Order: sequence, then C-alpha cells, then structure tokens
Amino acid sequence: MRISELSERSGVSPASIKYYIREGLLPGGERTGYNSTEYDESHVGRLRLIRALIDTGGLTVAAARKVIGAIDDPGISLDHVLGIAQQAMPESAEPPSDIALDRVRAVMRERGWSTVAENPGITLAATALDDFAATGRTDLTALLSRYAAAIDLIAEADLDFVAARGGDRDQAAETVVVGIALGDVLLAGLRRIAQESLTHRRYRGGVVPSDRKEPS
Amino acid sequence: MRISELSERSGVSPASIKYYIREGLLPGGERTGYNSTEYDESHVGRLRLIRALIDTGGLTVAAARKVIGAIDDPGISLDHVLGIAQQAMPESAEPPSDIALDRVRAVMRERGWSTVAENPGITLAATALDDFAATGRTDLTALLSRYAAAIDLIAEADLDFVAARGGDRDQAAETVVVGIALGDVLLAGLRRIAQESLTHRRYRGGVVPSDRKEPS
DNA sequence: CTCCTATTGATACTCAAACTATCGATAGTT
DNA sequence: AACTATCGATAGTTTGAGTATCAATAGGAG
Repeated sequence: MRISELSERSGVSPASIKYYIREGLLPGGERTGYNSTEYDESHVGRLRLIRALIDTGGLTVAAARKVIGAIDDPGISLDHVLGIAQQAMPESAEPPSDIALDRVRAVMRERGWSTVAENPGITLAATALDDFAATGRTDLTALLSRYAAAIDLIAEADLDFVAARGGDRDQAAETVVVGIALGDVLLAGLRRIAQESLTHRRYRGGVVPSDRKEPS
Repeated sequence: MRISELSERSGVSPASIKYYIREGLLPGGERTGYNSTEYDESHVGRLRLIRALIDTGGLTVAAARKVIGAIDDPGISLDHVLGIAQQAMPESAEPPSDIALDRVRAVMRERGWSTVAENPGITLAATALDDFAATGRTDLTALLSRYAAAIDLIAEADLDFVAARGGDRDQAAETVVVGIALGDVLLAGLRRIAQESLTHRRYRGGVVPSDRKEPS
C-alpha cells in the first residue's frame, strides 16, 4: 500500500508517518521506484503500537524509539527488553535521598523482592517517597507495605499475562513493552475508580458534606 | 523573606518563582514597598508541593494550578478535591470504544464499585484497554480482574492514609492531591521492582538466556 | 503521447509549554 | 552618592512534536 492508504488505515497523517520514519520509530517501506514505496500490515501494526505508547503511555518519541528498538533487536533477551522498557518510562532527574532508598529496600526485603541495583523502579519509588516527605507527609511505612503487597499480586498477573500469550520472542517482547506502558495507565484508571467508590461508601452523607459546589 | 531567600530555601530560581506567581500557582507575597515583597514559610511549602506535582507527578503547570486552586478554595469539599485532582491527571484525547467501556463497567460490577458516570478513571482505563486491543492483545479479562482485586487493596490503603493524617481540611486536601499524583508514581516504581524480581524468580537461568548484550 | 495527480526525501516552518533574560524604575545599604 | 537587590512587565529561548513546502518524477486517464 502507499503512504496515503497507510495513513487512513492507521489514523496517522502522512507527515507524521514520515516523521516517525525519520526518527527511526517506523521502518521505511520498500522502495519500488523514485516516487513510490510499499508499506504493509506490519507498518499498520507498528503505527498503532507507536500511538499507544506515545498517546496513552505518555512516552516521548525518543523513549518510544528505544523500546521499539529493543523489540526489534533479536540479540536482546526478553528480560532485557523488560529492563529497557522500564528505563524508558518517564524518570526523575534528581537522585533520591538515602533515607528513601533505605525505605524502599526495606520493603523489598519484607516482600522478598530482589533486583539488580540499577532497577529504575527503585529510584522512582524513592523519589516519590522523598516528595511525600518534602510536602510534609510522614508515616508512610504502613502505606508502603500495603502498596507492596498489592503490587505483588499485580506483578504476578503481569507475568502470567505474558506467559499466557506465549508466541514468538517478538510477540512476547511487544507484550512486555505494551504491558508496562499501558498497564500503568490501566492501573491508574482503576485506582481512580476505586478511590471514588470507596470514598462514597465510607463517607456516605457523613464526614464530608457540602454538595453545593460543582467541581468546575 | 525576600525572593532570593525563598529561591534558596526551595531550590526554585527567582525567575521560575515569578513565573509560578504569574500563572497563579503560587500566591504573591505581601508587598512592603515599591521593590520589596515578603514571603513566608507557606510559600516554601507551596513551592515544594508544586515541584512534586510537576516534576515527579508529571502534571503540567496548568493542571497543577487547577488542583492547587481546589486545595485553596474552602468551598470545595474533600471529595470534590479528589475529583478535581483525578481530572487534572494526564488524560487521553480520543474517547474510548463502547466495548472497552463495557468491560470496565463489568469489572466495576464484579468488585461492587460505583462512581459518578464521568469518573475520569473509567475513560482512562477504557482507553488503555482499547490500546491493548489495537496492538493485538486480547483475553484481557483475567488480567483486568486481578488488577481490580489488587487495586481494591490499594484504594483501601489510600483512604486509610488520608483518614489517619486527619488534620484540618486544607491538610487533608493536600494529602489527597499529593496522594493521587505521587501514589501513581510510587506504585509504578514498585511494579517495576516486583516485575523484575518475579521474572528472575520464575525464569532463573531458564527460558531467557543470553546475558551478553547490555541494555545500553 | 500528454496532462494530472500522487509520491518521494529534504528542508524549513510552526506551535505550545515551561522557563529565562532583560529592562527601567526605585529603594534601602554603605 | 554609589551600589546592589528587588519589582512587575515584556520579550526571548529551548525542546518536543509535529506540519508545510518543495523540486523532481513516475504512473495513470484521456
């Protein structure tokens, strides 16, 4: 198919398709002449992946290029794909404090988790703890433990999901990448729902009155 | 204190402080003359909150203004603050498909969750499901159920956390806001840790060999 | 065979977000 | 009296993510 058809099928403008090819997110089509190039189904699928990562997953184009590169490189093993995908997710600039790091390590011990030292989740979690602390909140220990317990269930579900889909390495790699990026979003969405629902259940008509003001 | 001291105490440049005041994220200090304005502790705390929301929570300046406005408006009840904070989080442009929405509603029924129709988590979760589907993954039902079960635990922990801190409305409102934004990040971090840890445990030396390629 | 439309890669332009720098006026400090 | 810091206003910068324009040209409609 030509670029105009690819554009229609994927919902991405021709100009953006060219841009993604320039940036190395999308492989170019097969040139069949000076002014004609053939694209196929794989390009449609890849474009959908790109948009999911960028639009919903919140990745930058540069980050998306990285993880897509990892999917495509057959020399990178599945758990390295996991690592690369994890590292590509939005990260913090400032390194976290040692206190926060210790707290994260404590909860890891509590749950029997062990990772390589540079797991980006560790700094990410520690940075969040620092920010909680900087805005005056303390006593996070209980919260952190309960979060970790719930996350254990989630990670088990994640692994089962990847395992269940089996398929070849490329498919599995894509599932890992999509699962990390979109899983975060899915979980955030469910958390909003549950928070509102449980709030209503707990405080129905009670502690929190005032239903006159509209939330904009 | 003057702006230079506020800058040092908070780690935010004077120019950025002025910018935040212009944008309505930070209340201006008390003017004490043509070229002197007094800032106090509350400005330091507010700046820390702003940086946490923007840098770690990933909010835009506009979104941060919204939630901070909700904290400051005493006419807005606590659970409306929750709603506003939820709505300020990064959202998707395209509305999700009805199929995805039905799936989300099904899991809500399963868990006994109920919310107002416009809960932003619903569209967020449904959008993520659509993207999963668009990139070829199906059979999400099992994953979704397990996620929801774990999220129930998390949301319970969230509410306990807010309740435990008690304090006045303003404090509680700030806790709600910080908790939503930073909680997502904290959970994402823990998930990365658990994913890596469980992957190693499951596939130790097995399914996934190849440790020659470095993840850059 | 000839005009028309689509396509190509390259380059340049646009747009928004989030700062950052400059400026003239001025006021307290030495 | 000179110096330095501050004020608000306005203008400029930087980065990310596309869009738009362009000359060359090839394949199809008539």
